[in-house]
Amino acid sequence: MARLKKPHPRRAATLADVGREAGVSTMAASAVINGGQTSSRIAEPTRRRIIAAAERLGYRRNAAAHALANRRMNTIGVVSIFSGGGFNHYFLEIFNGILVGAAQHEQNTTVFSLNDWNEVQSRLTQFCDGRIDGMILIGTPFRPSDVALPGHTPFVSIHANHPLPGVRNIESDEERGAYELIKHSLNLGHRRIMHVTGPHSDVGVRRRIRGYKRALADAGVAFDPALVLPGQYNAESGREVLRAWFATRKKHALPHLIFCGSDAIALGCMEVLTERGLRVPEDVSVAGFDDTLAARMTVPPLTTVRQPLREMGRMAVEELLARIENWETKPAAKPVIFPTQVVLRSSLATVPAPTKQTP
Amino acid sequence: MARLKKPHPRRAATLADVGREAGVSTMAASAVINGGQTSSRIAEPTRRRIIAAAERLGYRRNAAAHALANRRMNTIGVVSIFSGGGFNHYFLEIFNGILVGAAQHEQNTTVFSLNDWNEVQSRLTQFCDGRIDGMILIGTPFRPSDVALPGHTPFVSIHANHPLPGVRNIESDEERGAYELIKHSLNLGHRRIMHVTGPHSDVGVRRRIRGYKRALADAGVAFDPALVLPGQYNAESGREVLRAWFATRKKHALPHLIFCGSDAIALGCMEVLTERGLRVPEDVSVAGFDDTLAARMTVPPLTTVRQPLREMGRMAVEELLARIENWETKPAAKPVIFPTQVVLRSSLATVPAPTKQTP
DNA sequence: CTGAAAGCGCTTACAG
DNA sequence: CTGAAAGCGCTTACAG
Repeated sequence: MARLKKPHPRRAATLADVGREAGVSTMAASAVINGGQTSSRIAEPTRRRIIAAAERLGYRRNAAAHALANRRMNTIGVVSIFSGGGFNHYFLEIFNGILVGAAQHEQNTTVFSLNDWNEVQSRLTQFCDGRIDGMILIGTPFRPSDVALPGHTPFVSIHANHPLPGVRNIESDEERGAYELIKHSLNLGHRRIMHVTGPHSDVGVRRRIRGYKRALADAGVAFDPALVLPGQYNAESGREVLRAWFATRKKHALPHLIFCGSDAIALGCMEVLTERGLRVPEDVSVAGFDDTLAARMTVPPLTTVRQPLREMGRMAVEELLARIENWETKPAAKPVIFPTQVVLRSSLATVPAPTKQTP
Repeated sequence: MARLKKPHPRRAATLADVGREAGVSTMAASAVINGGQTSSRIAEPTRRRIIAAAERLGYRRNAAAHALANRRMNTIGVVSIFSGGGFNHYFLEIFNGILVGAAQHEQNTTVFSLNDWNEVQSRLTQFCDGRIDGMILIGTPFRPSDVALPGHTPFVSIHANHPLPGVRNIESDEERGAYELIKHSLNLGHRRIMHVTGPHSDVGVRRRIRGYKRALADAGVAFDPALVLPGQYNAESGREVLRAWFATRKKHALPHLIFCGSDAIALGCMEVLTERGLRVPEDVSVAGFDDTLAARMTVPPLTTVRQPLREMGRMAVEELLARIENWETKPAAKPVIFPTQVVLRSSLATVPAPTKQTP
């Protein structure tokens, strides 16, 4: 649709207008109104005249002009992917944190949505055209060799699958979270623990699997590869994967617990269990990962591993602003790793005594 | 934290750089690169030299400078409220639509979050400083007399509680939706239909109540004011309101159906029913309003009245761009009213034959 | 077909 | 303490 034509006849007041109205120069007005660091302070009466004039005219500093003069837009960009389904709760929690962090520093937030990570190279350079001061990348799957980040814009990433050179990555201790959850469920008597995961290309998925295996090993429970079911991170995938398992399970015993790689997957699994007349947690326990809104919306509410997504979003803003302010090509930074935490809700219960099904 | 200091030493290439590199003037470069409408077309060889130079330098048009010269940021603002809880699904659906619409027209979207609608006056004038070309207001509760919209920025509203002068409002036929839902449930045999609503100050709430009453009247069912329970739009409120009702219900019969003013309220109600050992829909049917993500996440999935929120978001963008382009103080426009639609899922079922409880 | 000039609105040195 | 000048990067008329 290309860009569009001319606008606004009724133009907003400018500093020149304010100066004229107050009978002073434009820069006197600038100094007073926008606190320019001209060491010379304007005399009190003049200052008051200027402020009054600005008020009368309803003056607002023009953001574009300010940005051009200062080389600073006071805006940060957020890039993520929004395929057909639109948002997911994972993104939303992070975005919420970003919005809060940005507001604290009086920064704006603009969202760039990609339909596909393949677009990232072309769109990214397009976005980095002075309209933002820095950019936060969420959940990038690509390798450093796949895309050249525009050199003149600072970046921060959250849950990047491959660390990008010179870009600080913000992650969470997923292995530990998985470990703690499985350990707890082993204490409750679970033994056959199924793990429905996201795509194995994802480093987070591999970390969770590591935690899961380690907890089993520590408890002396044999690892059964047939119980690890790969899929995608969303509810549809959870549904499909579990349905497929039931379709081919033959006489395999029900799992005691289905540990899901995301709350969304857990949701899908709960639906499948319900449609087969199985109760959660009486017949099968279910656990998720993330602790998004979804975890509090299921019936029963979902036990899950909390990633502090909002806090991670806020931290991303802090990191980014630090890079924007004292810009310099710092040596490749270490990732920031947030702790995870098991959140117990009623979808996970003690294994009932008379479990008489055998493998 | 105030605004922050100086940035980027490694500056991006400018048109002047491109011109120099190609051995032509800045405006020749401008004409070729950014398709300036200088009728004079540059000779083909020159044009190619310029394009090659731009490529070599990785030139990107500076957004701030472009905006300043053109008085157009190619950015639209979205204002809504994000109290502590963060997003709600209602907003998200709309926002999704806005993002899609904006992307189609190559416009950016920036989100301004308010903690409280009382801030709206001060923040609004702050936002309208040239960084956006127009603004979409979502769910404003205030009256036209409460806030003066900055005169030089076009506005569009979605679900404004009070129409704002000169601002086109986008709404949906809520009365009709409620009417159709109740009519359908009456056909299924429901008679005691409870209505847990949002705040009565909300025009949408009153419209739903109107539809509900009209459907009862058309079926010759007496309206019982004791069955209309006012609350807020969220799940917590749904929980509280229904708990309170159970606490004081004495020997009132269970309702056949609980018709909720939002999907979130319905969620809260389903939780309370579950905690009392009542099954949905076997013991009590439940219906929501909106058809957000939440409606597909409950177990069982929720029958609801669909408001086409994404489409409404897209329409808001179209309307706004129209106002931005051919700016003129049009006569107060009529609202755009989208149809609503009953979406049947399994939370609503036929009333069981042996309902032997009496009021 | 191409270039020199002036301006968008705000700032930052630099003179008075 | 205050003003005249020059520049941020891009555009739009207007001359050649």
